[in-house]
Amino acid sequence: MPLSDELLHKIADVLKAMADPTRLKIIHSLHNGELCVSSILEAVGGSQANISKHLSVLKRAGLVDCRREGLNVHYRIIDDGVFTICRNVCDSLEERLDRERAAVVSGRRQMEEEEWGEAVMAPSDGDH
Amino acid sequence: MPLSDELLHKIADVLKAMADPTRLKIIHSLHNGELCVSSILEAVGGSQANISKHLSVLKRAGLVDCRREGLNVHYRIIDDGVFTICRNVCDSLEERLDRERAAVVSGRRQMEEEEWGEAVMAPSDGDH
DNA sequence: TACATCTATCACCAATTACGAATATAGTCT
DNA sequence: AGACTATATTCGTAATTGGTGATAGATGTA
Repeated sequence: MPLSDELLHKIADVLKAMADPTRLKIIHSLHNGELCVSSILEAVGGSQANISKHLSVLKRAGLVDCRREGLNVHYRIIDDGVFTICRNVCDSLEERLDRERAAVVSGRRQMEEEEWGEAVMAPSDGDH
Repeated sequence: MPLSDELLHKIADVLKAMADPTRLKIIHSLHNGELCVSSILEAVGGSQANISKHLSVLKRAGLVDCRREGLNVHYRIIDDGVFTICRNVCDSLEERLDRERAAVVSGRRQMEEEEWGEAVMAPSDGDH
């Protein structure tokens, strides 16, 4: 499976569309169902123009869809898979923290074993 | 769960690091274990400087780690979670295709029902 | 030492992106 | 029609990104 350039590009496009804190916040705000722009604006904060632009990015990427209802436009997540992806990233981040914590612990132990840890570690009072 | 800005930023950073076709290709090349830069270069293509820079991006984002062995530097994926994330994105893309195909089919049916489909659809001989 | 190899970094350019301010558009109400 | 509301788009700008060629650094070998 050579993994075609086109597929790679499509995957990258989806990830790029998600790779922004404001857009993640928007996605999160839509977790419980559709919202109109003003509600998203309220939930996420920022300027109206900016949110509107981020929404158009998400739409172009095929992550959200919208429908008009009178004056309001309601946006919704097309595919709940985005939430799965977010959760997976969070899981990875958590695992990373675990690893880093383990590394600190084993590093400290190693320093103590080598008998030059005390001078380094003593003044500290834990993680920061 | 207000989802802190810091967490959102971290999630975005991981996604941003993955959101590039060349870097996805690099990640894919490391699927079966570590590789030195020249092997990655061989698998991915492109200039040495460019690949090196992409590797440093992945490293800064905490997705890969490396170790020196003589002249060579071997890179490896730190957390297999990246593969899960890629697979999830692919799943989403597949679901999207299914949806689009279904939309085309139902659209065609609707056109035929409305009796102006024939003129539009007749000359065509399927998807292209 | 000098030299070759592998990798990282620098300097630069083009393209993209995010943002705010202002403006345009679409729909509603009188 | 005109006024009003909700949303989208355009424009200018600063920051970031992806790419290249040249060069620097690190390591091994004669």
